[in-house]
Amino acid sequence: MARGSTRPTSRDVAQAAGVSQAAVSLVLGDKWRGRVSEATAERVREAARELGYRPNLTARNLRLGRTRTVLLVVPALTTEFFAGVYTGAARVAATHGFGVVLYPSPEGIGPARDPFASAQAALDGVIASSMAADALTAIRGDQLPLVMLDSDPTGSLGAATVNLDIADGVRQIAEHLLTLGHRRFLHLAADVASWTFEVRARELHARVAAVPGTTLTTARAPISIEVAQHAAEAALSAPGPRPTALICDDDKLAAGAYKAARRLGLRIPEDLSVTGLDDLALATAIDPELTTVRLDAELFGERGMQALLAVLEGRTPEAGDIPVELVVRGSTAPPSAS
Amino acid sequence: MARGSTRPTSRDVAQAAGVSQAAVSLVLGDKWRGRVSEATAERVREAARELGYRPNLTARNLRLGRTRTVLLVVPALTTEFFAGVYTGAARVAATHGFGVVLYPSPEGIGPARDPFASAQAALDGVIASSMAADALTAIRGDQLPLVMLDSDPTGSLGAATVNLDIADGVRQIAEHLLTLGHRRFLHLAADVASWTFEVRARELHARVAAVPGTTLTTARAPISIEVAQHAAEAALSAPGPRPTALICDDDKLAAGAYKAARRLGLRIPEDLSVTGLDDLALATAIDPELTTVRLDAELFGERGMQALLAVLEGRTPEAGDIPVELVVRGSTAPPSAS
DNA sequence: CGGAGGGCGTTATACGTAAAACCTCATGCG
DNA sequence: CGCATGAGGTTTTACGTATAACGCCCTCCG
Repeated sequence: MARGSTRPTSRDVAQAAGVSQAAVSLVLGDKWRGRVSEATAERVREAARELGYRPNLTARNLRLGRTRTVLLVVPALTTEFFAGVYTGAARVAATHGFGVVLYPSPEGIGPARDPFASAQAALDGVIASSMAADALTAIRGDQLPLVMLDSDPTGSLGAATVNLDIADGVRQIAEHLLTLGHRRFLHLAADVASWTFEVRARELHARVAAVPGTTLTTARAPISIEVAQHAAEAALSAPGPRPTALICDDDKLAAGAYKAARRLGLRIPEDLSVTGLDDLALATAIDPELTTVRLDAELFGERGMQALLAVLEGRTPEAGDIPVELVVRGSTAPPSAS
Repeated sequence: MARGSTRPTSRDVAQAAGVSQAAVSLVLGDKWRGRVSEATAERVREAARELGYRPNLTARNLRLGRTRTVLLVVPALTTEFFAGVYTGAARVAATHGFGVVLYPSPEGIGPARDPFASAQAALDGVIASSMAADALTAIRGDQLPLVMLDSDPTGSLGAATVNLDIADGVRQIAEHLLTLGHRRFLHLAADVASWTFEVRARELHARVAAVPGTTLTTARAPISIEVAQHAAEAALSAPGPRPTALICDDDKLAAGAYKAARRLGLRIPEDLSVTGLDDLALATAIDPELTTVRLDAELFGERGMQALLAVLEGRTPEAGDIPVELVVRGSTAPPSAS
């Protein structure tokens, strides 16, 4: 920070205004009700303006023992979804004088390494999504207040959790497709070890199994359009009756499925209904537009930050999952009579 | 940071090891060549491990007068492109013991407000892209070392710049389409005040104007698939001969153009060739896959961080634009003989 | 045998801020 | 008059770290 001609400190301002450093701190900290005269206060403010004084945040943080900075650990920055989460969290943070630092896991979705080696700033708390246990223990060892996003609420970590109501979203998809008349399902699952994906599989199986005469097979792929395409292609050209509906864990997987269908000469939705989950920009960019479940990423981030603030203030975070919404578009239709 | 039972300090470690605080600092800072015996050093390390000691970064930063943290100001987090920039910058930063904090402009691509209100951490430097002058003056007032991404190198700011060779990319697109035989062009321009987009327009006009018998019209839209669709629809249904090639400033604009073409009953590439710029995941998710210019976002971020490190160390940043590459896919073809 | 060094630490200080504790006058009031 | 009160500050301290400056003892060499 100090560089070349070093930055002015509160002591420089004091000298310029002819007062003590303490007076400067009082005035600029707005804590001078009956302690400093209006005239002196104005002199101090003037001197500060003159010198272009900006308080040294590092010193302030050290003195106050807090940084008003929290860390948001996201699986990957590349995802539109977590960009929304960040936006929401940062908005709430800003209204409370907090800043948000991002720690994207370097290796795509997967275990994060050491968030603290990268985040040089000292932290007041952490909001983490899809993190591995090892990184978590580092955090718990630091006694840092922690809020987990989209994680098992019954997990042994004892951290507060904020979750989207993914189970309800999957329910709605299943209901939608069953009502359309589909009975043979293929589940294109994200090949990622995370609670949020476990929920999808569990809920889907429960819903489909409840209806007699249904079949449900599963294919797996990491969240990559390319790989998803190959996985879907293989699954769709397997022997036996072809599924009429393809339920994807994620919009990107659905985009891969589109390409697979095109290569196999299957029309969407006539030959194959496809659903996604997320409602990314991608969902309306592809043809036909994708039936998917809209997740309110920004609200998710807001709720995460609110929960963390609650923890920091010793309150109990608001409970309750965040509702999601089925968005029906052109990629789903009744199965053709074949 | 200190919370509940306050975190152990170097003094606690010293007491546990039976040495002075200075000794702890020396040992843990790896500066004890001939100052402390191996046995004592090991006692200190053992005590630190025992107590779970973690140095207070705020105090260290204050003492050292630097934070090893830099700010990356990006237009919006939502963009895959800047996620790549961040990844590259963070990678280089990490190898030099630096951390990177993100400041996404809250209002999408456009003037950033006050990066420092949000970034609570003190900073050693800034890498900024597409920033407005007001935010810049705040930075310059702070005397913070600054590197600008994709900005006019002749700008009056005197900051170091790192640029992609966008002009060359546009040249390659123009060459490609002209070689295919196109003569009537529509430029779907990003409605954003930024140097990088000015370059596109300038270079495109220069290239096309150099060939006799060509026409080039321009439509504008903000970088949004929806709005781009409407702008493209209007421009393509204007009276007069229809353009045979649509050159978009950005892949997202191209995605909007696809939807416009679909609504107008135009086939791509038979009736209309379309090009983008960025090579996002989107580019291969749409049908037909998009001919575009690949920008190496991660390399861009790496070079930006390297330039900032150079500035911090008093060296002169490496010069030279980053090369880009035309990727020809299915969205361009010779104009149909009509 | 004297003192010059090296090995092994310690003591002291500074970074810039916030705030507790203190100090000095007037003034008001019984 | 004597003392409490309050306005308007100042002095001091602490946050946790890194490091410059200093000390002490032992050994070795002239």
